[in-house]
Amino acid sequence: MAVSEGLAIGALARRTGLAVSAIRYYEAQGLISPWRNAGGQRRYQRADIRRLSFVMIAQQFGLTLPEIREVLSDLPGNRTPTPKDWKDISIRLRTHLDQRIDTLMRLRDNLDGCIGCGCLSLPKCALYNPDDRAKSHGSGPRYLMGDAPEG
Amino acid sequence: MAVSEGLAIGALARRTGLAVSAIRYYEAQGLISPWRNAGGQRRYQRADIRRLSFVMIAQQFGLTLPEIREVLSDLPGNRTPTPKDWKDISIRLRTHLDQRIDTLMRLRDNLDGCIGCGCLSLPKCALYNPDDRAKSHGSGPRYLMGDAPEG
DNA sequence: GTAGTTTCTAAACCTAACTTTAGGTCAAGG
DNA sequence: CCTTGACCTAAAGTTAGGTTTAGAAACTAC
Repeated sequence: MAVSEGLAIGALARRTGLAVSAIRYYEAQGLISPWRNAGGQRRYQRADIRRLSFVMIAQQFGLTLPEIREVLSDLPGNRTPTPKDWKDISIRLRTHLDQRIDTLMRLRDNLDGCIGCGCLSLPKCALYNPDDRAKSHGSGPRYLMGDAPEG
Repeated sequence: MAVSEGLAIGALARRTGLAVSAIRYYEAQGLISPWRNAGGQRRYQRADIRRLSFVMIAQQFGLTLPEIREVLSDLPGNRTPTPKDWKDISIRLRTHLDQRIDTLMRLRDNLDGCIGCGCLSLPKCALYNPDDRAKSHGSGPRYLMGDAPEG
């Protein structure tokens, strides 16, 4: 059997460490596009191993699946991505990561200020600035505001 | 009406910016414990404004509600927390934040190495080390592993 | 004392990122 | 041929962190 027959989903799962169900889910989310063999089963390219690896790495960095799809859309659609292609989108990924780190470091600086003043609940506290919020995972309270000083 | 009658849930919601439903949910999660008035309605202390503020700040830092409950459990149960009490647990919060920042910075360093080598899918790639994973929000694939080199 | 606003509980619903289940099909080996 | 394991789809279930809904009871103001 030639290489061109591709990988079955189970083989891809073993190569990436992902669950078969996760790979099908990623397909539903538009992150990967296998073709079908005569019997209707999914077949994948070897390059898809790398693609899914990228998905997993980007997830560690806190990107959502739609964000990852966005980043992946910069890969060439007409040919197998080269190392250079991967390098380019990895640099985009680094930008995301830098932003997350910056946000957390700014929060840390603010917290340090608040530890010093002991306020933790004043409107002027920088930690209450809604624009600073990390939006760590979509859900959570919708806005932040302080209370009046206790006196 | 004396101050000792406490705040109604709607008042606390306005003071913190949280939804009434969120405050009730936090109670169900053990983050706050109001008493009830004669009619069965929840009544809160003024100190609870600060408590909820702390919850919101800790959420920005990426702590889960169980983790926040853990941190809050260090507050004295028998009296209203003092500024010193808040300062102490804020320092604990800072530790959490430091760890998150460290993890992300290590990931960034690894990514830089990978951008250089262009691998992105080799077992030896540091990004595939399961121990490094950020566990950014509970769900997601359970383990990571690489594929064999393509040759 | 009654209208209007809050609050109450319980249960259902929501999103993200998956997994599990149910019932059926495909592929490989003997 | 027949069995066994991998694969298929669709739908329901799961966790976190909440929101929404429904119907009832409690405050508040006039």
